[in-house]
Amino acid sequence: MADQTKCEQCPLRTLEVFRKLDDKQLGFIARFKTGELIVEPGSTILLEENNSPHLYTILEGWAFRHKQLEDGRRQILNFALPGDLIGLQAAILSEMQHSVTALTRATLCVFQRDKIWTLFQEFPELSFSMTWLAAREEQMLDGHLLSLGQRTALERTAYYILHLYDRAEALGLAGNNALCAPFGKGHLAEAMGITPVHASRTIKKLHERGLIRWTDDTILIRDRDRLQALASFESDPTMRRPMI
Amino acid sequence: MADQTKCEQCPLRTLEVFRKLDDKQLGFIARFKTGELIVEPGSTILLEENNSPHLYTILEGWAFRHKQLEDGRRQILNFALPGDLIGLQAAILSEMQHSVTALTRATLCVFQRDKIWTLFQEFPELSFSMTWLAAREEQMLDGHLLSLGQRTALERTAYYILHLYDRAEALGLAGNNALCAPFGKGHLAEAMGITPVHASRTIKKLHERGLIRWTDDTILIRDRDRLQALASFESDPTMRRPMI
DNA sequence: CGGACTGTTGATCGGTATCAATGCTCGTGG
DNA sequence: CCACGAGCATTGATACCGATCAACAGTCCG
Repeated sequence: MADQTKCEQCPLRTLEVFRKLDDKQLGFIARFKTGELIVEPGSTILLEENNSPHLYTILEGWAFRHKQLEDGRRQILNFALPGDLIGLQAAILSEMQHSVTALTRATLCVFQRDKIWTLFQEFPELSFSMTWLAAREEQMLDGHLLSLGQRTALERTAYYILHLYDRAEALGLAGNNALCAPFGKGHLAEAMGITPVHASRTIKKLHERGLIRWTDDTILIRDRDRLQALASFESDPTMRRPMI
Repeated sequence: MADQTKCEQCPLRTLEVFRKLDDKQLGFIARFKTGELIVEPGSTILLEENNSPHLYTILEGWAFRHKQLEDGRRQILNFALPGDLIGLQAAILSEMQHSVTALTRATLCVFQRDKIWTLFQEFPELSFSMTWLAAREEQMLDGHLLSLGQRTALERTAYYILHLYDRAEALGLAGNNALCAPFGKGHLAEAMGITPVHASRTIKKLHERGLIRWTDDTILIRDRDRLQALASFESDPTMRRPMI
């Protein structure tokens, strides 16, 4: 554990968005954490139907949750950014019904699942945080369901870019309307439930309307107001959130 | 509280699917519950953006969670059945980002939100249950996201009928391949992200293929195997679940 | 009886998928 | 160093799924 990040000095915890923990809680988290895992882009972190003994949080990097049909059609459910919990479903329900794959090289904090019960017994605040995180994830999924069900590809894409931008910004990973996107248009397509071909056309249209500019690996929001109007996106007030 | 159901005699708790609580927990729940609310079909239980002071559980009846865009397009996120928690997001995140409407006449158990903190402090098992319920809801939403993003209207409808059947069956509200559906085809359409017109045609096609029969308010599954194959649905082993 | 609501059916339109060809970047090996 | 192929993105042509518009039937209820 020499070269690993100590929870007490976790760089994420200095960010505004995250609630501060008291020493007792932080001490427990530090003991709860059993190590770090570094994964390469494209590698599988958790596999559907497996029952992983671990719970993770992302310390650095991006990942995505996804799920697929037997014939191979795949849907990206959501992206996971630093501070996000990975594997809560497996930890609580003891079965994973989706996979998680690293998008970039990523560092994960590894927690041992069998200590989660201690967490619930001794740390009501942290238990609350667990529920909080689950409820928030649910809220995001609700938003995406509305998107997939009701928005057109264009609106949906606009919405998603704003969504990702706001999440990244809160973590200091975006700013000045520029989002450094570590994924290709194919990934966006899979998240939008459209084909890569159509994603390309959709992005082009957003570009032509002067709303965004997507160069290499950064997405620039050129006219947030009109982009929001198109998407009927409303940024929710960034509330401070807990982090395990 | 004379004519109300006492938690100790709650008819739901005798069902196989629900985990048993010990007396201490049950006693707390009974004190946590402040009353019952009876709502008529179509009435709003929770409204988006409001911050309701209540947390509910459905004792009897059906409801649905939904969310809409400014221009009126509406998506049904999920249906809620007896034993399901309503308003967890409001209770934990202090803002509701979706509405909940009663589908049938329904009886709700009302809990006071400010006691939820006591629950986390004194009842680790119940705290775990909260997280469990949130994680399970998340899992269902994941499934629906896959549906909306990747399945065709036909597959999606097949999937959803099976999904609802299984949930209802666990509660004794369906059996013998017959699901008593207290909603119209319009509601199904809103859940599927398609128009009522297309829902009608889709159901007709499922009927023609001999997979289902939808008469009045009951849906009969006539060939579960082929319906499952079409939907690429896999019923998850009905695990016992907690109930608040 | 008439009106509202839900569902059905047909005709046509539009959004997105599919198929196919091309260009591009990049890493690899000759 | 260049040739090559793999993977990703773009563009065009066409096909299809589901939306939209419109008319009508059935049921419920005042």
